[in-house]
Amino acid sequence: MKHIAIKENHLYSKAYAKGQKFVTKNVVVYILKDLRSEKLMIANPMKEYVNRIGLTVSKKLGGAVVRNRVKRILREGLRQTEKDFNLKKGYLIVLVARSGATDAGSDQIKRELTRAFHSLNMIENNKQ
RNA sequence: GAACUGAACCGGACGGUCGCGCGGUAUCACGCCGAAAGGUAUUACCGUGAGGAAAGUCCGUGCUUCGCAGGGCAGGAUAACUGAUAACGUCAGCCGAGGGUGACCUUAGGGAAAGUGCAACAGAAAAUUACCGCCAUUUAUGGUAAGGAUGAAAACGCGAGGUAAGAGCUCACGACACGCCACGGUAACGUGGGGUGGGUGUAAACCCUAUCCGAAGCAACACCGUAUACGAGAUUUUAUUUGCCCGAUAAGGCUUCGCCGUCUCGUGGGUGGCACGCAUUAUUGCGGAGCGUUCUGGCGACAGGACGCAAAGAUAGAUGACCGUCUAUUACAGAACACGGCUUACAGGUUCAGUUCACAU
RNA sequence: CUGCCCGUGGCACAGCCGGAUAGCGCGUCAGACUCCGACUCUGAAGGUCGAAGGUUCGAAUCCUUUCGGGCAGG
Repeated sequence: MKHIAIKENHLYSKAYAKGQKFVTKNVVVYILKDLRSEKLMIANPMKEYVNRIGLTVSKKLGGAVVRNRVKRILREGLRQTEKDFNLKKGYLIVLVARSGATDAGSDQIKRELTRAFHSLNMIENNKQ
């Protein structure tokens, strides 16, 4: 399942301001109902609701290499999570890396994301 | 064996399971549409996919647009010599100066008699100096710079002659600077001989001399454009306009379960530049500061020839995750138009050449 | 991509066309005043001038490189 990236800055601001938040050791997860999701569904040839993903890794965490690595690990963790659980569709999901994420592995991120999505009531039903 | 010096190179590898960007293929079989050509989605397979510094953006080029008869001023950059190069502030060789026992290293290294400025404190005086001192006449002037003290720096060092006292004032030796001659070197320059001279330092102070420099930058620039690209819906019962109805508006054509066109809506500006280029008969040819191997010339930077390869091109931004083995997350670190350098950061490791010391022969 | 500016005690600043003790305010500490505190007065401590190298007799100041922070334009 490919992800559509959130490009607009105002959507990030909206997610920070109005979205539901869950904080773990390495990641902060923001969830917001996507108002555009119906239109995106219409535009999508597969005719499915899609979650839009935004990753935020600040310059404080390190140089370009470090930040790219953190983004990759966040994506990998999200991918692993989606493999095991069916997430609700039609949401904006913003993942913000915290300073510990530079040393974290994708397993740890996956566990934290799973916990976060459970708490935020994003899991529709268990696959297994 | 120890301590060093210089140069070059590597910058994790292999296997397994998932995953991403780009390019290609899908002939047979597989989704949808179509008579077909083909279109489109997904999937599969194949290929390929960050660095030695990709970084800093300190120089120099290509490329693009604008400007431009020619010349000058201003401004900026560079500074021994010879060469290399597309060019450079880079590189090579060499000279001078400085450092090291040595291998070797460092060096913005033109001009201070073109002019201006500055040289704190101390000191008499910091550039045509005179406080103490010495000498003469004489109690005020003149001569002088040997000796004294200060300072980063005080008018070349030392000896002799000379003198009222002294002084490169004169001479010998030496140091320095600038011409001349001989020899060596392409040259900077070096060695030797002989001549002349005595007015400190600072130009990374202003400045002078010589040489070079049009401006801006891929967010450049070119093309397409409000109906353009993609997607969805409608085109007979629909859509839009409106709170609702009436009404109004729309484009139909064809090979008619559809296609093209049109209308409405949605999301975004998009494509090239840009990943070798151009031409082309689709196989090659030509070109390009491209990469690798090798040969030739050169002390070297580098140049020339042959053969082979030419394969990152993203656009919220692709190279990763996990497991196993190898000492092993183990350093610094991510292309954003491209290239040549410089500078800076860097775990660990490899190779080559050389020096000094000690020991043995 | 391009251009520019700033790093000085704990904080905010001055000094920046060179000259020797790097200065001011707030803050800190000590003392005085007060029954105690505040205010006030007196005194003191506290500085690799972001880092390295160079020019110079001498560098916070000039030059080069570098690190960090900030601003502007397309």
